[in-house]
Amino acid sequence: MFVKLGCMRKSADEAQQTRERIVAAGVMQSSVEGLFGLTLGPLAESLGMSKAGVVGPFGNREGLQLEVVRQAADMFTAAVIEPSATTADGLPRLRALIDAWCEYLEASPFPNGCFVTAASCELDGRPGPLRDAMHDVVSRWRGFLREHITIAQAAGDLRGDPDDLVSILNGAAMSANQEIQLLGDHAAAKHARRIMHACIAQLQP
Amino acid sequence: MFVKLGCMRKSADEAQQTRERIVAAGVMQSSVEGLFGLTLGPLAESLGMSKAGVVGPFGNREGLQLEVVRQAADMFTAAVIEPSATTADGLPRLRALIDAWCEYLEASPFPNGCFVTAASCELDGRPGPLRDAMHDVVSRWRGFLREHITIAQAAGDLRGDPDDLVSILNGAAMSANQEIQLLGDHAAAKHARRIMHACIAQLQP
DNA sequence: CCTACCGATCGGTAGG
DNA sequence: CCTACCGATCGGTAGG
Repeated sequence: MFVKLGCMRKSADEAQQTRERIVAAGVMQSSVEGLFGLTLGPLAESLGMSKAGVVGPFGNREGLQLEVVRQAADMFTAAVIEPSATTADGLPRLRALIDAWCEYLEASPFPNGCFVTAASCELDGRPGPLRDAMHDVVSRWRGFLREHITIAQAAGDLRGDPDDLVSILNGAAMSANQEIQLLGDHAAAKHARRIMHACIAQLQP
Repeated sequence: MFVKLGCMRKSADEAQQTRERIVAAGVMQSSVEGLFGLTLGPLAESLGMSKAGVVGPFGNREGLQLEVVRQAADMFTAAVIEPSATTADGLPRLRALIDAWCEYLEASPFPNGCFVTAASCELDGRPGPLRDAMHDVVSRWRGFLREHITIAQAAGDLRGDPDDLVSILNGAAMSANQEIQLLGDHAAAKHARRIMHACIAQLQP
């Protein structure tokens, strides 16, 4: 029984590791080819697996795509939000978020820049679970930004309309992502960082 | 000979009209499904034509995709640039461009919002003629914006760094497009318009 | 601009 | 997690 339990646990761990390997490779492929360019054949080949082995743990392709979106959102959180976890809420945290955000735009954990921006554009006109998932990811990130803006305002550290600042900061990041990925502007991340901090500075009392 | 010329001209006109019908339908399909979601079967069916008839005038699928990109760029120009053609260069033109731009974001000639933003995200990691074409479209539009910013500055109507303003305005438009298309925020276009004009106003001497 | 067809690849499944 | 297979669809072409 001990042996059997050990074996089962080991199998479950291995199965979980396999799932993670598949999702990780799926994130990489989706970053370049899009979520609808995530095809099972090439994904299986890149992993040295069969198509059935790749799609099995997720039921079908859409199940895998959903896990890819979730994993990409986790990677965004790890890169942009977590580094400032111990920074004081409000304006200090906002400044730390800007720095991590622009660092993320420049040295992206994805091969093709901001996965969230790319998936937002790809999915915004295609109703379904994938679009719903991206809607959640984007609106939670914007809500998180807005929360720290309002905290900064309550502390008397910031003026202006919170939604304006959310749109400006978010827009600066999207524009920088275009400058880096499409236009090949290597200075764009630092440029965006300077712009974002200037917007904040301008709104201080 | 006159008859023959007449017939040839009529045929050429009809062929041209067919090309335009195909490209127009291709723009609609690409706006929702992406340029790599532009498939010949469904496109042909939506036109009541055969696949061969749809792809023939363009050689192959990529030739059609290129024409779709060109046509979408023309539609952007017609909606955003042309309405201000008779407005004075510099700050007046810049203000008119902002108004038309936000109107374009709200009442888009495409079924799925800004085609330029969507295609930029879809193509930025996929080298080839399509990416090159989008690079051209985006850098020419940004250059046009920058030109009128520098004219306004030379006239003493505007302060600040031109590239900063290009990125901020462009970013505000991309963020508004996300708010409209993904988040369903019907006020986003007017919000962006107010933000853009406020940025301009803030940079006046 | 059509029909009829090509090989390749798609997502998915049966069975082990 | 594999092999072997399914029907459907892909882009493209020959011939008219």
